[in-house]
Amino acid sequence: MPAPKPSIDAVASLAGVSTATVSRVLTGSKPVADETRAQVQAAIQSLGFQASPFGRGLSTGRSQLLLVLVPSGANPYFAEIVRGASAQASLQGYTVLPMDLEGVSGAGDASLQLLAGMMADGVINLMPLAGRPAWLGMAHDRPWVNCCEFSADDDVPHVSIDHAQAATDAVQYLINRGHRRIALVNGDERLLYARQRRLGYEVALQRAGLPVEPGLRVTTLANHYADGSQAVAALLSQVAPPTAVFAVSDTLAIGVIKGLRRAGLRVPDDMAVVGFDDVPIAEVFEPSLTTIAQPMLALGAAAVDMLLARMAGQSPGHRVLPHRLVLRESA
Amino acid sequence: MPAPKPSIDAVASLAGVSTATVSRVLTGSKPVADETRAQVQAAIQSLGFQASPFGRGLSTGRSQLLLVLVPSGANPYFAEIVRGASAQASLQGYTVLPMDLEGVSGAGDASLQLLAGMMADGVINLMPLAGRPAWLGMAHDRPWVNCCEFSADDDVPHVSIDHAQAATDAVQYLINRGHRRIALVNGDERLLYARQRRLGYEVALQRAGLPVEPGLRVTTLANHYADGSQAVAALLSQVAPPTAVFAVSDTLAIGVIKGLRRAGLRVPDDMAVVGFDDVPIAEVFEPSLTTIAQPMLALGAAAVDMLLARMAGQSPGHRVLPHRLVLRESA
DNA sequence: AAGCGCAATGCAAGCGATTTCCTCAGTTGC
DNA sequence: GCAACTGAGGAAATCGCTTGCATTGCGCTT
Repeated sequence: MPAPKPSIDAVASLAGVSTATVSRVLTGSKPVADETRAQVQAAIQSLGFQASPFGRGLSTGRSQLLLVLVPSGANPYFAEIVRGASAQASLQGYTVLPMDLEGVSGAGDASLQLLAGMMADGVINLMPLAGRPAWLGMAHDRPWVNCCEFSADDDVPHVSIDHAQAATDAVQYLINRGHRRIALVNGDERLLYARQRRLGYEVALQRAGLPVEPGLRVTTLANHYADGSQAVAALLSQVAPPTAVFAVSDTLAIGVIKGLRRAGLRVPDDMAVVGFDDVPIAEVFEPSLTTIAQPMLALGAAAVDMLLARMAGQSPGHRVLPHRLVLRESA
Repeated sequence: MPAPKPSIDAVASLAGVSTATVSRVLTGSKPVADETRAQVQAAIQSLGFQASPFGRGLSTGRSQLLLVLVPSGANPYFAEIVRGASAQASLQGYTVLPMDLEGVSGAGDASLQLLAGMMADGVINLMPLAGRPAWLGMAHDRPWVNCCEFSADDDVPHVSIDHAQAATDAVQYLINRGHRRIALVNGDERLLYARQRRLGYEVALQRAGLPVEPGLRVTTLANHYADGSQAVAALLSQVAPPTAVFAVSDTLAIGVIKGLRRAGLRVPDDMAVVGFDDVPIAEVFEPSLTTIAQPMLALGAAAVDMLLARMAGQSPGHRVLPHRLVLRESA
C-alpha cells in the first residue's frame, strides 16, 4: 500500500537531465532553459513527483513549518488564534503545526523538544513560560515569539493586547452601570495576563473610590466552563454578594452564568456578567455575552509576521493590538 | 540566534566511539555495552544533542507523525476528536498533526499533498472525500483511515457511529414525547453522515406512521452557529410549523435555539430541540441540550489504533462505536 | 589446541534533496 | 581574430542518521 515515491533521480533520468537541473527547476535557484524546464516539468507530472521534505530539510536546514504551542485545544479562543496564524502563514508559504499541550508534562516534552528544536523553523508560543526554564532557554535560542501570554521582563518578542487596560475598561463599564460590588473571576495568577487583568480590575475600582475586597476575587485552575461554575459558590457565600462579575474569559463567564442559574439567579437581572475574548459562542449564548473582544485572528497573523521577521534576522519589538468592549445582554 | 545543533558525529567523537554506536544507543536497535552506553549518554547530555528528524526520516522513511485532516478547526466536535487521537498517538510514540482545511481549496493542496504524501506516516481523515479524486487516490495508496465521515462503498477502513440508528433514536424520542411535526435541520447532504441521519429521521417517522414532509427539512451549508439560526426562518414560514427540531449537530442546534429566541419562541416550551455530538458546550448552554452523544475521544483513539494497525500491514475492517441519547432540558 | 559462536563495535553505503564547482559552447568587445 | 565573459547544465560533495557487513576479542566445545 505505501505508494511508490519517485525520487528526484527518477525525474532526472526520465527528463534526460541531471538531478541538479531538476532541483533548479524545483527551487528556481538558477535559470533553466525554457525547453529543458518544460521537459522536467512534464517528467514531474507524469511521475507525480513530490520532493521529499526529509531530503530537502536535511540539505537546506529548513522545513517551512511553524510550531504553535497551544495550552488547551478545547478552548475556542486558542482555536481562533491558530486559525489566524494558519491563514497568514500559508500566504508566506509556511504551514502551521498546532500542538496541544493540555495535560502534557514530562512525557510530551520529548516530542515538543524534537519539533520545536529541530523540525520547525520557528515557534509561536501561547503557553506560560513561568517555571519552565528549558523552554525559556529555547525561546532565546531560536526564532520564537510569544503571543498573548508572555513574560514582562524578557526580550522575546511578543504580541498581545493591553490586558490591564482592557480589564479596566470592562470594570469601568460595570461601574458606569451603577455596580458597586464587582467580583473578579480570574485565571491562574502565575500567568501574566491574569495578573495584569487583576491589576486593571483594581485600578478601575480604586479610580471610582471603591474598595478592593479579597472576598470578591476567585481564581480558577483552568478556563473550562466547569471552573466558572465552581467559582460561583465562593461568590454567593459572601455576606454581601456581588452584583456583577468580571470573568477573564468567555468560557469562564459562561460557566459563571451556568452556576448562577443553578443557584436560581438571573443574568443580567440579578447579576451582571462580563466576559473576555469574544469567542464565537459569546454572541450566541443566552444571554449573549458582554465582553472584551480580542482581535484573535489578527493576533495570530501578527505573531506569524513577527516570527518571520525574526527568522529574517530582524528584531521586531513587541506589538500591542487594540481590544474592544462589545455590549450585549449579559451586562 | 539559531541555536547550534550538534550532530551525531560530535557526540561520537566526544564519547570516543563511532556514529554507529551512538545511533544504537539512540534507537536501541542493537545491544551496546553498559559502560559504552553510559559514556554516550553523558556525551549526549553535555552537548544537548537531539537527533535531527530530517536525517532520521531520510534514513528510516518514517517520521512518527500522523496527519489529521480537520474540516473546521472552529468546531468543538473535531477539536475533541483530535484530542482523543492525540492522547492515543502519544502513547504509541507518535505525534498528531492536525491540519485545519476550512476554506482551503486549491492553494492548500500543495502543503497537504506534501504532508500527507511524504511527511506523515499516516493520515486520519475527518473530511468528506466526495468530489476530491486526488484525495481518494491517496486514501488507497497509503496508510489512511477515515473517521466519522466516509464513503459507504469503498474499502478504506473507517470508524464511526451508526449515524442512521442514532438519528432514529433521537427522532423516536421526540415522537415518544408526543411530537408529530418534527423538523430536520441537516448538514450538506453530499456528506454521507448527513444522508444517513436523514435516512434515520425518515425511518423513525415512517415507523410511527407519520408523513415525511419536505417542508420540514432544511439543509445548511456548514455547521456554524449562524447556519442553525438561518434555518429557523424557513421552518417558521411553514403553514403548519413543527413542534420539534432535530438538528444534526450541537452547533446547529444552538444556532436554531438562538433563532427561535429571536422569533420570540421558548425552548423547550414552544419548540423542542435535539442536537447531535454532545460537545462540551452542550451541557452548559441554556437550555442544556438533549443530544446524541458521540464518543469523540474514543473515535479519535480508535482511528489511531486502526491507522497504526494498517501501518503494521494488517487490514483493520470498519469499526462502529456506540452512541447514546443524553436527556437534558432542550427537549 | 584448534575451531566456533557470539557480543560489541567500526566502516561505509545509502536515504533524497541542494549547492558548489566546473565544463562547454556561444557571445561579445576591441 | 582572439580573449574574456556568460548562460546552461553536469559531477560530486554534503546534510545527519541508520544499518548491513566486516572485524575483533573472548570464552566454549570437542
